[in-house]
Amino acid sequence: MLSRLFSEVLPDVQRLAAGWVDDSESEDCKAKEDDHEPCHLGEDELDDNEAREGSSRAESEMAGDDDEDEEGEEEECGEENGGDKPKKRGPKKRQMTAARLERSKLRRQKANARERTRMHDLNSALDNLRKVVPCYSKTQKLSKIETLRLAKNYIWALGEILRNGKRPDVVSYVQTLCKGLSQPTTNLVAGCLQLNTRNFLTEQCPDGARFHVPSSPFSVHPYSYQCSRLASPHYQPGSGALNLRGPSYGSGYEAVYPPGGTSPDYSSPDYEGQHSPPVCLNGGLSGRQQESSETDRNYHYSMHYSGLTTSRPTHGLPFGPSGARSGGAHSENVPPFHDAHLHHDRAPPYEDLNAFFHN
DNA sequence: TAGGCCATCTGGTCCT
DNA sequence: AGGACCAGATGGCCTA
Repeated sequence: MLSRLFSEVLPDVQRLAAGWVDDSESEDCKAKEDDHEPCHLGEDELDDNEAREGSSRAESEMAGDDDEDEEGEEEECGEENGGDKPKKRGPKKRQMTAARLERSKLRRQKANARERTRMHDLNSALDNLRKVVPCYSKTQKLSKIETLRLAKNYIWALGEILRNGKRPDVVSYVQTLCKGLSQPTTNLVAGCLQLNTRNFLTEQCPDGARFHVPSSPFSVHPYSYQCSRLASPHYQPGSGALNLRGPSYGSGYEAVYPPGGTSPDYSSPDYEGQHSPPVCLNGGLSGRQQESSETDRNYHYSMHYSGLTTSRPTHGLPFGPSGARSGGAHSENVPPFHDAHLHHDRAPPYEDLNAFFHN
């Protein structure tokens, strides 16, 4: 069973790791090309930057002028000091010739270009991370900080699955993922996971939403929690829309596919090729809700996880009352997980992680 | 309009 | 000396 578990979950972990590796390699330039961001500054961009940094350039030049003025002043001071006052100590200020000024500006431009490239690489890495995190949308990107938080929670959740060797209930899983996230992101992720379930329902009662779920180590059980959507007349438990006991997965972590056992529609333009987060968000949440259908929008905003935001009892959940924050508070303020309890330079032992996870 | 997010510039520090 | 990394400052864009 454990071997199957590893075979199901490890690809996700490896994909996560690969994402980090790929970030620093070939995908960077590719991503930039896709985003029309050249890896190296072209003349146009340089010109653009020169135009944009006109003010700062002017300041720099003014600084240079100041230097020259200072030199003049120093010379004047020197002449003035030549009489009574002692000369200034320390390294003598080198004369800022026009050539030196030009070299200095050139150095600064090169440094700026490098810094831009560095930040672009960093952003490409973040984009890759967004793709492997359990809530990805081309149109509604998670912010940088939320991406990092969610990634941390996701890694944590995967580690817990490996450690426990059993499928987490969806509430626990969502709570884990949403730990320390802002309320909007929490709703987004929660909605993401719940739409996963909803999709199977709407396949029976289509509302126009397209949703594709790549293979996932997590199955979302329709009875794990209640929401207006699941309690709606459309919801038909046992209708066969969910096949959580597929013969090929047994008691392990089943891939959740649309009814009929068909594989996900990888030809979808929204599907990101090899990147297959456990739950893939599609048009239903895209476009900052602008592209969403009305039903999606209502559903999305009306849905608040009972386990997260209501008085639902939290005992027995991985995170107790102190753990399930109502949102808005960030992990920096209230450190989640081992941040609050374990202070290891390296990854904490699984025993400690697990102990905390079940506290 | 305030606040969040982001890109960019910039100067400082550390390392090679 | 030059590059990498970092953090502060600044201004633009977007949304509630």
